[in-house]
Amino acid sequence: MTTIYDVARQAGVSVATVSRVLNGEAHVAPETRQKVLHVVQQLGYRRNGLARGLATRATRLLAFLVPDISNPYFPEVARGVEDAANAAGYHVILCNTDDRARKEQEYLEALLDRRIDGAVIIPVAEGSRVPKLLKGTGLPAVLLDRDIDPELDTVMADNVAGARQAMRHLLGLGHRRIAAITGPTRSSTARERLEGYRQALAEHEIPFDPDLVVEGDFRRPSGYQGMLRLLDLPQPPTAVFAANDMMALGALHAAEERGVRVPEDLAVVGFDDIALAEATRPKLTTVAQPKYEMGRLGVELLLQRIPEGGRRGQGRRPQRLVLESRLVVRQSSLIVRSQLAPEPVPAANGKGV
Amino acid sequence: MTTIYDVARQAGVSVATVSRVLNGEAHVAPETRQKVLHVVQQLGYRRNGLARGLATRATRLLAFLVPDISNPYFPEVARGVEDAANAAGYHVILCNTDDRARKEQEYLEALLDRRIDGAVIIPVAEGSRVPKLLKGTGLPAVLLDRDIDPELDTVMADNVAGARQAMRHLLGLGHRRIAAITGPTRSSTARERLEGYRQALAEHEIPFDPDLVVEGDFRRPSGYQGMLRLLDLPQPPTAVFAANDMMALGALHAAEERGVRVPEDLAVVGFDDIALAEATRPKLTTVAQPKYEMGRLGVELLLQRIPEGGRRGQGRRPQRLVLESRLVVRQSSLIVRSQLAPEPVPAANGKGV
DNA sequence: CTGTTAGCGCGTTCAC
DNA sequence: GTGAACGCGCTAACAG
Repeated sequence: MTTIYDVARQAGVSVATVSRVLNGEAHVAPETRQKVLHVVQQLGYRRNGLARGLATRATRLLAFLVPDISNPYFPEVARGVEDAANAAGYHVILCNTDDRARKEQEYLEALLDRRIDGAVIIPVAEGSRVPKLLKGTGLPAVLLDRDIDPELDTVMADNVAGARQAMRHLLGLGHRRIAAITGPTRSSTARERLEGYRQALAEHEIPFDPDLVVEGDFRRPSGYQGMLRLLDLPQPPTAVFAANDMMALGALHAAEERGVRVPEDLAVVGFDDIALAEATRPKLTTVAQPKYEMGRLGVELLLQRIPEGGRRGQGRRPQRLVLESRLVVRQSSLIVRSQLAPEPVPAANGKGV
Repeated sequence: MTTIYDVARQAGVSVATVSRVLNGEAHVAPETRQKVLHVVQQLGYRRNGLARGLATRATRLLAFLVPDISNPYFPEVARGVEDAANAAGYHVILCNTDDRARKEQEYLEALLDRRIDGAVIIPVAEGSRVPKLLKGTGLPAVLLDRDIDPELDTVMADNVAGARQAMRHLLGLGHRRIAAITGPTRSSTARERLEGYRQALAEHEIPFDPDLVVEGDFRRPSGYQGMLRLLDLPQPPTAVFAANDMMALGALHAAEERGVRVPEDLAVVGFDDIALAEATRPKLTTVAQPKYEMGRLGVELLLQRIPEGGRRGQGRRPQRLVLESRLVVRQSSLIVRSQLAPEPVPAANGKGV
C-alpha cells in the first residue's frame, strides 16, 4: 500500500505538504497543490484512516446499539441514524443487543477500544448498565426510545400523550369498556403508555378496572393470549388498546379465531405504526411514532457533544427530546353505524396534561 | 487516556510483556500475568484499537452495503451478517446505498480509507461499479442476492427454481391463464424469476403469452397498476405470479378494489416471504428466501478470504452459493372447491432443470 | 520468560 | 510557503 511518503517523494515535496494538500489547508502554492494532487491520482493513493485517527484522536465512527434490527420497529430508526451520520461524514457500526444487558456491555467495551466518537443507544429493556459504563468514559452518547437515566441525553416519543390520543378516539366512538394489553411493567415505555390509558379514563370519569388490563411482553403471542383472556371475561370489552402493534396483531388474530368481528364487535388500536399495521385486514388503527426522526435527532444531539472544532456544548446539561406521536385511524376502529359518533376525527391534540 | 506504557511502568515490566498478557500469548510467568492484569484492572486501561490496527494491519471491521435497511426484505439479511460477524469478533458498518451507484462508490472509497477487513455487498440494481472499484484493491468482498459478476464470491437464492415452484403450485391447482408481474428487466433477480415462470409454462406446454406479463419495479404501486392492467384484459388471468411480495400486495389491493375475490376468482403468489406476507388477509402464498442464512453465509465466505492466521483460501476461485428457496402456501392461493385439485401440496422439489 | 527498539502512517508544531 | 522531526499507542522481531 502506498503511503504519504511515497506521494511526497514522487512529488518532490515533504510529507507535511502532502498532508496540507490532502486536508485542504490554505497556504499551499497552487502549483505545489496541483503537483501533489496529480501524484495522488496517479499512484492511486488513499490515506490510512487508522494512522489518521491515531494522530487526530478521532475516528468519525459512531455506533448504533439496538435490540434487534430485524424487529420491524427498528429499521426506520436505524435509517434515520445512518442518514444523519452519513450527512455529517460519519460511519455507523450496527450492534444487536437482543435486549440482553450482557451483550450490550460487551459491545460497549469493544466499541470503547475502537475509540468510536459517540454512540446512539436503545438501551436494553431491563437492567441496562449503559449509564454506569458510560460514567468515567468520556464517550458521548444519546439514548433513544427508553427513558432510563435523567443524566443522559434522551430522545423519545410522547408515549403518554399518544396513548391518551388513542383512548380519546375510542371513548369518542362511544366505547366505555376499554381493555388494555400492556407491555412488561419494568419497561418505561409500557408504563408510560399505561399511564396515558389511565389518564384518558380519568378524564371521562370512568373507573379504572384492573380486570380489563392484561400484561403482555410486546410480542405477538402475548397479545393473542391476552385477548383470549379478555374475551373470556363475563363481560368482555368492546374495545382494546394494545401497547404496541405486534400485540395488537395478536389480538386481531384472537378475535378472528373466536369469530369476534373487528371493528363491529371489537375495536382494536395499536401503537407504533409499523409497516404491518397497514397490511392487516382490517387495517390497524395505531399511534404513529416518528421513528426515522428519532434516529436522526439522536445523531444531531450526539454530534453536538462531539468536540470537533471548538468544544461547544460540552458540559451542557442533559437534553431530553420528547417527540409528538399522532393517531392514525384505520379500519380496526372504524365508526360503527349503530353507535353514536360524536367525534369522527379526534380533535384533541394531546398537548399538555 | 492511559496507555500501555502506564500499565508497564505501574506493573514494573516492559510494554512487550503487557502486550503479551493482553493478547493471551503463552510464555508469560503466571505471577507476571496476574500483576499486569491487576494493574490493567485498577487503572481501567483499555487498549487503543487504532494503534493496534495500525501495527497489525487489521481492523476487525466489516461493512455491509445494502440498498435500504428500512426495506422489509433487508433487516433479516443484516441480522445474519451481524450475527456471523459478531461471533467471529468483527464489527459491521451499515451503509445504505439507496440503489444508487454513486453513493455505493462513495461509501466504498471511504471504507477503503478506513482499512476495513472486508465487505458484504448487495450491489445496486443498476450499473454497480463495485467490481471495477474492487479490482486492484485487495479488499475481500462477497456479493449478496444479485448476480452481477462471475469473478466475485456471490450468495444468492435460487430464483429460477423458486419461481418454478410457485408456478407448479398454481398449475397444479388447475390454473392455465397465469399472469406475471415482473421486476425491471435490468435486474438479474427479476430476469431469473421470469425465467422460472417461463420454464414452468414450458413444462406444461402452455404457450408464453406476452399479454399476461407486465413489468413492475418491485414496489407496491407497480404491482397495483400492473394488476389493474391485467384485470382489464378481455380475458383476465385466473392467477398471478408477482416477482416479489410488495408487488403481490399491490395486486391484492387492486383485486380488492375491483371486487375480485382472492383466492376464489384470482390466485396470487408472491416472492420473498417478508413479514407482511403473513399479515395480509388473505395471507399471501409466497416463495420464502433464506434471508438470514444469506447474510450469515456471506460473512462465512468473506472470512475465508481474510488472511488472519495463515492465508488459506486466498487465491481460491470465486465461490457461488445458490440457496434453496421454498414455497409457503397460504390463503391467497388456497385450493378452491369448484376446481379440480390434483396436487394440493407441491411434491416436486425443483431440483435440477 | 522478558526487555529493547524499530516500525505502522499520519498530523503537527516549530523553524526557516 | 515549506520541511524536519516528534508523537499518537501498539505489535513484532530480535536479543538476552
